[in-house]
Formats: sequence, C-alpha cells, structure tokens
Amino acid sequence: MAQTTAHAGPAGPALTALQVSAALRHEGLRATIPRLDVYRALAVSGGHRSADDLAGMLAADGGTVQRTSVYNALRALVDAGLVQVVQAGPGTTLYELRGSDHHHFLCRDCGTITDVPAGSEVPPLLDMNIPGARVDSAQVVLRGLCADCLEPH
Amino acid sequence: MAQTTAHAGPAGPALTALQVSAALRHEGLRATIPRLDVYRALAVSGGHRSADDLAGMLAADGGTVQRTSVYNALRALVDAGLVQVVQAGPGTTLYELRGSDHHHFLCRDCGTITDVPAGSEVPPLLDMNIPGARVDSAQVVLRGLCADCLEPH
DNA sequence: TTATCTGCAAACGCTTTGCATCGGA
DNA sequence: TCCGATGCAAAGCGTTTGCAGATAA
Repeated sequence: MAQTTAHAGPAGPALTALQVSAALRHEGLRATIPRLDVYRALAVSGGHRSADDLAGMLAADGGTVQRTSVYNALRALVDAGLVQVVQAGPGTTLYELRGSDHHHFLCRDCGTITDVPAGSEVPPLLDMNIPGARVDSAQVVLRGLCADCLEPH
Repeated sequence: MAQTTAHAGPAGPALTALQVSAALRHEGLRATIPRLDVYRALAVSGGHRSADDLAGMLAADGGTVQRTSVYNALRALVDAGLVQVVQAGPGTTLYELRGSDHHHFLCRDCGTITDVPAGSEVPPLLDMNIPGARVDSAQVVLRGLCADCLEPH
C-alpha cells in the first residue's frame, strides 16, 4: 500500500550507539544488539520506515534480527523517546527518529508520504492543556491529493 | 500569506439523511441503506468509533448490515467528505463526523482517547504549502500519559 | 436497463503472544 | 547470578478481496 518516499536528507540528528545505549538504560531498558541495529537502520534510511522495511534492511546487511525482535526493539526505542510512531493508515505503521520536527502529507490516491517542514505549530500543540495529563509528542498528518495525482495526465 | 480559510466540508452537527444522500450523489456515489445507517450510527454515538463498534451498534438495532458493508460504507462516506479517519494506533482505526474541530489525546499506558478542543492551529495546518498538492484534512494526534496513569497511586 | 453496491466467505498481512534459550548489568 | 530480551512458531484480529445476487439511478 503506502509507499515511503526515498527521502534523501537527514531526518534528524542521529545519536551515537553510546548515546542510544545510555538513553535505553536511563529508562531501565537494556542496550541490546537488535535495538542498536534497528536504531542504526532507521538513522541510515533517513526517513519513515515500516517494521518490515527495517527487518528487510537488517537481513540484507547480513544480520539475523527476527521480525519479532524488530517490533520489540521499536517498542523499546519508542519508550525511550528515541523513535517516533507515525500512523499512516490501517496496517501502515511507520517509525522515524525523534527530533525531526516535520509533518506528513499522505496522498489518498497513490499513498505516497511526503515530509512537510513543521512551522511554528508544534510547540503550541505540545503545550496544549489537558488537565493533569502530560503530553509527550504531537503528530500531524495531512491528507489530500499530491501533485502527480492532481495533474491531468 | 495564506488566509485562514474555514474548515472545508460540513461544519456543525449531523446532517439529515437527505443531505447525506445528496453529498454522496454529488461524488458519483449511491445513497444506500448501509451508508445512511452507518452515518446515523456515527452521529448518534457522538464520537470516534471503530468499524467494529459501528457494526455492533447496527446489529444491536436489529439491522442486518454486514461488516464488509460497514467498511464499504465508511470508505464511501470518507470519499464524500462526510466522515473523517483517525489513526489511533496499529489496528486501531477510528471514524467520526467531519466538522468537529478537535484533536485526540492518546494515553500510551491505558490507551484511552480523549478529545481536545482545537485552538487556532488547524486552519494554518490546512493551508500548509505543499507544491502542487491539495490538502483536504489535517489530523493531530497527541500522545502522552493521562491524569489517571500519571497519578502516583 | 445497467453500473454499482451488498453480503457472505475466505484470504491477507501486520502485529502480538507463549515459551525456551540466551545474554546484559 | 538474575531478570530481561531474543527468536521461533503460531495465533489474533482488523481489513481487504472475489463473486453472485440485489438495487439505486
């Protein structure tokens, strides 16, 4: 279904393996090879990736990380605040490094996902007041028709 | 720069069956009983509902609308701009009437979803500039810990 | 009449779970 | 050492698909 864009630019400030390990331990989680591998794969790919993409990338690199472990690793990385989830549709969960403030635009025709630089909307969103609650992250998903699908070929 | 346009689509509460039918036909879609039933169920429930919830509600009302038809109906209603999709997590797709401008706050512990009144962020989001593309809707999902899960027992 | 939609069943694919083994702290 | 994580298999579940009959326009 939804295809992820190639996305050439750096999606965010990738941390070193040491920094990732520290962040994991800080949350009471262990720094394991699959978790560091998954983080690295995300950093290298430079954009939003599905769990399956990541498993494939790791397998292509000669790794032996199992799908189950990719999910496990992603959950840990999300819990540690290192990785962010993007819900792009039913059965389409994408992951990307945190720290890159941008939105996602989904074409409802071809399913392409495009990164959109965030303006000044995100900080107010995070400060949004919900009595007694703590807001960790804000995710903005825009939907519509991309230039290609709008064009009368 | 872009002026703040009013939210496209029907602002305000539920439409009449006649209005829903008209909106469907305007998109070249047919006004069928399952589609009107699903819309009514959404309107009555007054909030975000899963496809399964809606099928259950209709079954409880003595209807004979099949799950497949609920999905079909929801797709048509979304295409007609009457209903909005909210991706709340893997395997959690929620639907609600369009026109109610609010965000959703998800507790990452208990999974509870809370409506958050939208401030002035949404119009700028819709006007966000993507070269050649047309943005139809903007969805904001906030994540964090709700008051109950944050409370120190 | 005709293209479209419904409904049933079955498949599909992402994600989760259970459990024995392995490994980080 | 000890609790947590990995990995394999298999199940779980929301969603989609194929097709014959029904229906809106």
